Amino acid sequence: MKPAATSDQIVVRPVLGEGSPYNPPARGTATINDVARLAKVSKRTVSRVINDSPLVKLKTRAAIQAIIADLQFSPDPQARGLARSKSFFIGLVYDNPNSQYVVNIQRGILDALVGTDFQLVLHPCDCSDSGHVLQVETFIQQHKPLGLILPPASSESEALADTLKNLEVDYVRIASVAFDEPSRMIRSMDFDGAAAAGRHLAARGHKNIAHIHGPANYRSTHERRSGFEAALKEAGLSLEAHLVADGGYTFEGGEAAADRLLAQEPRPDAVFAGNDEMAAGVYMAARKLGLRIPEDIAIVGFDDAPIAARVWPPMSTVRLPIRDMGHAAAKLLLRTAEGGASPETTTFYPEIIVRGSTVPIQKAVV
Amino acid sequence: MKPAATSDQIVVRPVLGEGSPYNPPARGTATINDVARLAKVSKRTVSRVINDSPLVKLKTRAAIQAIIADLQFSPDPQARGLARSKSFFIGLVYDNPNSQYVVNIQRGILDALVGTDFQLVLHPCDCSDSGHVLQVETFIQQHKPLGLILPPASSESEALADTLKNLEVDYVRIASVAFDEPSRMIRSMDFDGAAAAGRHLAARGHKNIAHIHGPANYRSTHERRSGFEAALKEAGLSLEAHLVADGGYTFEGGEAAADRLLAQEPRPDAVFAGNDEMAAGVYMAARKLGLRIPEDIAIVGFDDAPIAARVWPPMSTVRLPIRDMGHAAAKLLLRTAEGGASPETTTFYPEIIVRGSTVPIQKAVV
DNA sequence: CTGAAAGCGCTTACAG
DNA sequence: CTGAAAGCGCTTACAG
Repeated sequence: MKPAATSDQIVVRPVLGEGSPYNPPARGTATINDVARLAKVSKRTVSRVINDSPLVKLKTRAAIQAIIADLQFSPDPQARGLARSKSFFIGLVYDNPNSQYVVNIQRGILDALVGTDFQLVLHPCDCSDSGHVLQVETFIQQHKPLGLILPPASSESEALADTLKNLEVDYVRIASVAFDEPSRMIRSMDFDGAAAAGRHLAARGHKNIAHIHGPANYRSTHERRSGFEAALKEAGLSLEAHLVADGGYTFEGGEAAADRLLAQEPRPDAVFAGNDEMAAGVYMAARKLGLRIPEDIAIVGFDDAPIAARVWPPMSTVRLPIRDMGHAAAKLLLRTAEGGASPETTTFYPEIIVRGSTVPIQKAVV
Repeated sequence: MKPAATSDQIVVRPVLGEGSPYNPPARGTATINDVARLAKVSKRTVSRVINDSPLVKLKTRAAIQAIIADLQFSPDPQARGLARSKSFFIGLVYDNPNSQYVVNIQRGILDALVGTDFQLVLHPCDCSDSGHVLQVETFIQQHKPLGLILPPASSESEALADTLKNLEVDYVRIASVAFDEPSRMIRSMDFDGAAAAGRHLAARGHKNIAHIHGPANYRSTHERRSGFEAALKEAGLSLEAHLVADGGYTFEGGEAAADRLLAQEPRPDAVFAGNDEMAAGVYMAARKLGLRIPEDIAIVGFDDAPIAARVWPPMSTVRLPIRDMGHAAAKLLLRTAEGGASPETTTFYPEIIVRGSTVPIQKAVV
């Protein structure tokens, strides 16, 4: 320990401990200059350590790291961001009416961001508004995020994806169809999940089966419908056109669609809804008609949102690992931004959850 | 229009339009220097315009603003942040198991942030972990947010609030009790909302009334309980100790509590649950016993979360304007950060929503 | 009401 | 493997 250097750079700061000749900065207040001075190296070298450059002698690195730890130094994200013209946050660009979905995606992303230098910034958008691409563009130019995560429906906008590609900003799309490179996709096999729902209903002996799907501009709408239809066909059943309706992925839409479907003669004995919200709408329609679930009408949803387990009887549904997908999306984005490769598309397989809306409660797996 | 100045600062950039002798920077790419040069003023003055300083001649200001608009210049938040050591985002520090609540608060905040320079960054925390205050402290020191918004339960941590006060970072707490200055509080009158629930049940003629409350460490737990109790007392009724149970604000906790309460003799004929999640648990417990709602057991929840309208029969509940509260919190934070004063606490009054779980469906307001 | 200059805390060619 | 110097795009005392 030598007395304080006589550099004119030394700034008087509140002394924390005693006996230190360096006037160490208060916790969390140190800058790269403090570290460099104490380590007797240039800040260029400290910067190398911060950024994991291999071009630092082991001993030098260790010494610097010790001082960093001692000072509880952590580099200022704004300064780093300015210097490299790239900020330390990830943007979540979402246009999803489903709170449950949004929160789970967020949680998954946040899980993956723990221990990294990155923060999550929210950027809601209305993809049905033609101005949304320009808004995202402005957002990116201003804030220079490391990258963007796009869950459905924003993931399905090719205009948006093209713009991002032009701006050379990384992104990861979460969707049920692999419409982009593996390093830009997290895929859920909605087709397979819906097929499992179809097989389940067929195995239960249902013949007169209806389907309520989401909006036509969602890819998942088609994946789920065609997966379901394929499974029925496999079982020798078919999905009649008059038993298919659009529920817009909303509770109200599902209820209205079910009102119409359940009024038909003969009444369908089972309904597969493209998500749990619409399935809850089917419950409502069935209640209004005094129908018993599942005796008069069996119901299967999709998502395994909390509501599925809270209605009576508990709802059979297809579970989408939303949080895990958010986690995977963030990991992939981080890896891609570091230059890592992803030869294969990360894929998630939904699983069917059987509850009391398809199997009478005493025998159901609740 | 004169030919390009011969300053050595001029950088060659892609030309956008034609005919401009200035080689204008591409859209969204201009810097304060470009603006200053074109306006023939110092960047100091441009900075004054950006920051709404009154010390600029009207004509100068107008000229600069025209150029800013023309160039679609918008100042780099990272550079501004670095210079003033304060970033352009607001942190949402939350510890809330309820997705619905979280998303609505977010939406409200985001509504208020549209058109401002600020972004919303998520900072989940586990307030039951003693390390959470230190984590938030680190977050603040590193990222220097303009301020923080704290919904329950993080709003209820005095340790956290004290730390924020010491760090001199602005914050707004959202809670049912005014335990901080008006400029730091958004209050919801849960007491009044719960009282309305109590009056409603009393008016319906219920005598044997039970209550399921949240965790003891939430202030809202006490507000809701005491508001409810006060209303019953007013009606000449009392809340018997053996008819009060803790449901932990969760669906499962509510169900378990209801299992116990409904097993008692005489069975309660009404239950007020401290939130909709627990009320949904009461539905489940009632279903298992084959009880009719509301004939055998009336149920009232709190929040008016989506689930309230999706169960059968639709649930009577107390509506909390969560999104509006998030909006108000963000507005208040922005105003406070600008030095604005707030003499009175911003207060929200919940309203009771009567549905089929207290009034048989044919007469209910659905 | 306006400007020249220093500074915020980093990164980055460029040298060595 | 390491460093001196310039630069990222702003703000801010300080002068005038």
